[in-house]
Amino acid sequence: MVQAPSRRDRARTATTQEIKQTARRILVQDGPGAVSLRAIAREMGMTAPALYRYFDSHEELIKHVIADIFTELTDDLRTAIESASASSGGNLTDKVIAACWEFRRWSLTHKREFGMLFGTPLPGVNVEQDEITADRGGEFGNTFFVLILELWRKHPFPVTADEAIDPGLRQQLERYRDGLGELGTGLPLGLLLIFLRCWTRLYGTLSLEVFGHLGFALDDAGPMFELMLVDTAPLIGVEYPQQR
Amino acid sequence: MVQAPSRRDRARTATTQEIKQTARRILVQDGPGAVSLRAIAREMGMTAPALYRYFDSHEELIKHVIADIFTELTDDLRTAIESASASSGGNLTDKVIAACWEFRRWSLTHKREFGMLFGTPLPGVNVEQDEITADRGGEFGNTFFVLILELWRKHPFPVTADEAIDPGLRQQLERYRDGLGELGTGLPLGLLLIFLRCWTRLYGTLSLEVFGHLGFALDDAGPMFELMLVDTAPLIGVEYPQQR
DNA sequence: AGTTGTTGTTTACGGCATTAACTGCGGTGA
DNA sequence: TCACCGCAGTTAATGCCGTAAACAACAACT
Repeated sequence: MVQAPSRRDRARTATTQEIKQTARRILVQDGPGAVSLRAIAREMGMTAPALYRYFDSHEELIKHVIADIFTELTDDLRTAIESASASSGGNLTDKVIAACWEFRRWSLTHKREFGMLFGTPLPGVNVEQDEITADRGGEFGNTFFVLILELWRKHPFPVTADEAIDPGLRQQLERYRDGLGELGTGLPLGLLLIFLRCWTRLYGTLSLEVFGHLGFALDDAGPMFELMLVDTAPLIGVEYPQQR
Repeated sequence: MVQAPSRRDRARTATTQEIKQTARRILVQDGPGAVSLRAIAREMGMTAPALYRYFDSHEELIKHVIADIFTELTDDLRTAIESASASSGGNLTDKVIAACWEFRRWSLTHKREFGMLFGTPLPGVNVEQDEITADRGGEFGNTFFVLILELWRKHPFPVTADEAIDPGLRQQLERYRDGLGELGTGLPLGLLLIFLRCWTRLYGTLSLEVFGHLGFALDDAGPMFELMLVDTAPLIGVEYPQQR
């Protein structure tokens, strides 16, 4: 009969931080499917039911991990943006380009995390109507949004006039703008539209690369990413600096 | 003690078709995570190990299901393309637009299947270096590719000259072209590049919508899809017909 | 009629989430 | 000092999962 580790064998009591970090480690090493309560507990030298002291369920834990990854990514992006700003004297174009490339760099070095945030939702994990993940996800989105907003305020690029937008879409955009709070007040809906289009392209290019769905054609999708930026820059009144 | 159904209780012997159909039904009803051997067997009135007579493993079964979905989608697209061709006197623009909209329609009415094909790979299911899924996936891609190819042959739109393409990318595109067989012989690499760019935008727009990742801004992403088509049409020398 | 191959079943192993009941410990108040 | 309470863990159990091995019923062929 093997004796389970007694209270005295564990140096101290567990914390939610430790649990999430362990979950994270397992995610990176063995993929999203391997992040089980048992695996986490095993790694921490305890048993699975103990984790219920800290999280209501497996799903709850996963959501907190996702939220953590979101803030980590957001912080990473903001750092990269600041650094680009510093080394270019606050040039906005450089900032937004740096943000895009840093997003790609992070995604490729954190594929598992990327899948957790942007891939198909795990079975039994409903991120959509969840408080914390929605908040952190919003923060992430805002990071890109404020860049485009700043860009537009300084060098206004043309956006579709509100009246020229399909009424159904217009209504949705108005709701979206209202949800943005003071960040969105007074903004033309066309600007939100531009933002969504940029995000769509960025997301599509990156998720194809990260998930390996471009493998049928390419090994290294880096040049494709750059092409996407070249294509998309004009949408926000920027010319992508070609270095050739 | 409940008696398991004896051979006589089952009308006839199972077929791989039935198994895959059952798996499919479960996929649609309960999501990808619910497609377990036990669930399939239960639904069919048999026991899980029996399925090993027909498939080497759970993974193998899933791969065949994926392959089936690919061919189904491809057939669906080809039918839509033909029908659009018939009702427009063979107009190429109409065909390619019909293909895109049909792809969206199919994806939204088959979200689970879409996730299976284009989402994050299921744990323990390696579609990448698999024979059958790669083939069927290739067929799917070709469906779009031949449209663009036809379009280019009839009304050549400008493509980046081979020499103007980043050498690293060029090399990959050459390999990709070689892999296309006779379909690709003699084609400018820039054409492949256009195709990949179109696919990236289509995929990004659609997967954001299907996976609900646009929920933070929009409920109905239909207008965004159309905007994407409007944006992308010029890449292949087409003007998207605005009906307003 | 006996043999063989096909198509199932039963049983078993280890892993999973989750629940319920229990235990050892620290600290607190009498 | 001692009884008590609550915290942080345990064990045990339920019912899922994929998979493997042994076994049983049946059909067809010799």
